[in-house]
Amino acid sequence: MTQRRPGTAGSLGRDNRSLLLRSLYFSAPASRHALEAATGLSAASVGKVVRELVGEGVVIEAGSLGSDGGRPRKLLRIAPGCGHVVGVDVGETRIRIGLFDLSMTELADADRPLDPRRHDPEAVASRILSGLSAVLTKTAVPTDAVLGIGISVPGAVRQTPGKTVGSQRFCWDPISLTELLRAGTDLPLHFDSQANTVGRAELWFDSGRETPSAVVVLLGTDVEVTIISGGSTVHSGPAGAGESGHTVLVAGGRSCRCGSKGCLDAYVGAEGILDRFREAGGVIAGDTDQETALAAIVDDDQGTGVLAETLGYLGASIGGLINLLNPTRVILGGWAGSLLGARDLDAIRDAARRHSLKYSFATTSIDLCSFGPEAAVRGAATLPLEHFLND
Amino acid sequence: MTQRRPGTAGSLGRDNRSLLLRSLYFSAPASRHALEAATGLSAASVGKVVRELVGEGVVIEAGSLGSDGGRPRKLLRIAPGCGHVVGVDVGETRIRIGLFDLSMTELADADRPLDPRRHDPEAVASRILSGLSAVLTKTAVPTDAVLGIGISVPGAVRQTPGKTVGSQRFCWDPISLTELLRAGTDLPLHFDSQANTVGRAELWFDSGRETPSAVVVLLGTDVEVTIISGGSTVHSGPAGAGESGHTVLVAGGRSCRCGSKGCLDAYVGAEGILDRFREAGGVIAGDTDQETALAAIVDDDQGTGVLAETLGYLGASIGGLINLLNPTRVILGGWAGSLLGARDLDAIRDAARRHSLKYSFATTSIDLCSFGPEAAVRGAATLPLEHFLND
DNA sequence: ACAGCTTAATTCGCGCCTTGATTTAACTCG
DNA sequence: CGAGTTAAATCAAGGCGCGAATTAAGCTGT
Repeated sequence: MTQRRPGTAGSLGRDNRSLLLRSLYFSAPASRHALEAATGLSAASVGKVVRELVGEGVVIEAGSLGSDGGRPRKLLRIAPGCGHVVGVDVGETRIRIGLFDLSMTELADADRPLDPRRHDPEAVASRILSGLSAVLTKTAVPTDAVLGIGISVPGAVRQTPGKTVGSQRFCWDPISLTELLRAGTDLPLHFDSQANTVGRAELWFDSGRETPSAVVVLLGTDVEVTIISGGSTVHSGPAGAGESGHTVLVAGGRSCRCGSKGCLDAYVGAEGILDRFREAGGVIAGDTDQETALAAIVDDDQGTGVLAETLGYLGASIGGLINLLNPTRVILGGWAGSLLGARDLDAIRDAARRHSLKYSFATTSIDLCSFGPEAAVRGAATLPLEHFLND
Repeated sequence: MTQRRPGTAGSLGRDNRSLLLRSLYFSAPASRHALEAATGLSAASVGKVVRELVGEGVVIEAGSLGSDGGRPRKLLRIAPGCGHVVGVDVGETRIRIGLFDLSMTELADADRPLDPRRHDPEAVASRILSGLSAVLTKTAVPTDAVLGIGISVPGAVRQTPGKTVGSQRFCWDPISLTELLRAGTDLPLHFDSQANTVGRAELWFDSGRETPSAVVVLLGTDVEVTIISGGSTVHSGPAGAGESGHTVLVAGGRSCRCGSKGCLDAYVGAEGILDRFREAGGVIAGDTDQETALAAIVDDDQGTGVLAETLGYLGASIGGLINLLNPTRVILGGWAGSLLGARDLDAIRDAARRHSLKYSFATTSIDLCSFGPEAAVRGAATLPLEHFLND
């Protein structure tokens, strides 16, 4: 693995190799001919690179296509077992760990509870490490067969060169989690915000592979947004972006925990919804958690009008994003977003339509996230996978 | 000009050539050594490419650097006269045309009035063509020495493959302007929205060359935003984006001409400001135009509080953009933006600070656009220039 | 003033890459 | 079972960038 300068002939070869690997990954079983068309490379080059990859065990032949008068073309695919990836989702109340093969079928998962009041990096790191060894022993996958670990962290991620990371929400010191994990594993670590990983899951697996640009709105305890443009490239500011929750929606409105007033978060964040519901005279039975309380409101808002209002606010903010970014798709996710969207997606669409320009809205689709809570885990696991495809 | 496939060795050469040209352009006079460092290429390759470029007359030597004991390094620069670019800004009341050499010094300009009530493509096209021939004859620059024409159009630009264009604001048919111009010139045409061109001007010339990401907020008769991320790449949705003016700022608030309610535009767009001023009891003398009326309000808002309110709204929306995108810089431009910002930029900054997360705000700077009305012309002219640098 | 030193810039041979053409392999059809 | 057809592998050629060596051009100290 000689690290060559970019721009040299050698790096060109690596680029083409990675281009081919990528094409092969996304077009499932493909013939060499199909790869020529997909990559734009010549038959000779495709043949050479494929031979190399087969030699390394990365690519295998998978049957052949019936012919009509000539030699049949053999189909190729990436060997699913030639490597594995791990995805980790650090949530508010639990940590989920998943082990996948290269075709992203889940081989094992683990679940570790997390006290919502204690998010210190030590607790998180120890649970991640315990879950990691659990899934590895359960499947008897050796550590060196794992290409890397992708970790989804709530809130914006601050990346400083040298792979340090901090979660804005948990008030972590930028370096701590990486260091703590390093004590237990040498595998490559990749971090990203939860919104980004959910977005990745959606775009890699659910029909969205061809989507040039998308916005993922993650509605949970608070609101996060991730913007994707240009294929799989994730647009993100230098200091971690996507904190859409504190955009002003009602100037001079409700106070928000961020200290400002009228933030989107204070209206459509789960806490904001529940607060507004109580203030409007709604009654929440017992001391249930946020999730069941919100589900109850979605089911019957007791005539407070809070539900319709919430859908309107959410739609308006989505409409604003459509005007600003004109994405091909808007994907609504997060536990609260799924809850609201499952039942009332049309109301949200309608509000978005009312608050966006006609042409922009017409070129955008608003859909519900097609994965459940495991979306972030899958999306996180694509982080090392992408590194693998980029060689 | 053999059009080669990408990924081949030939395209590698062209890539490196363009990389070098770009580096040379942005680091003014540079020695071969400096270019080695900037491009990452070897001395041999830099020498070869430079020799080619000098042979073509694109690059010239410009003095040499004093040495301390060795052969002095010669400085290189792009020959300013080896090509020219034209920038056109189609405004509400006038069309500006500028002719520049490759170092972007303006050689000539032209100005054509436009009836604000008549924006039909025919009128615009004829004025552009007349201005074009005016600047060319004035400077005796032959047409084939012009690399291309960049045109800045108000509102979002809809680009469909095949170089057709339409301005959302003027309700143009997507193809008309291109066709009409084709009748008068064969030069390559490049279109972009005014917000994008102003952003380009700012990032290419005013210290921002190294800025990885920026947001340009253009406040005029309405509000537009452009988002830049990753060097000079302009992020833009498929159907033209940046219509930030119709983001909801005050849910359920003032009616906006777009049919919605509470839009940013209805509060901080020039028309919105004047309306609110009148409603608050302010008096506008005579039948002055928007620009002088707004200037008067900025000077003295007659105790209505509309000015402070406007600054607060503007700042809040900027704060929202900071949270969402975390750009390195925010640049406020447009005639109304310049007017407000020249006097009260600190009030805007303050409001943005109050409405954004601490860390995000701390990593962003908010500045006034450093060019005047000619910003869009200069920025538009960089469109063909960029094509030139990309070979 | 001149040899010696230092640094720029060029030249040359090498390895790497891709490519189009040619050859071999594999299968169908009459 | 051989002709025809298409897939895949092989081969020689051309391009490119790189490192090492070479030449060019100016300082410096005696």
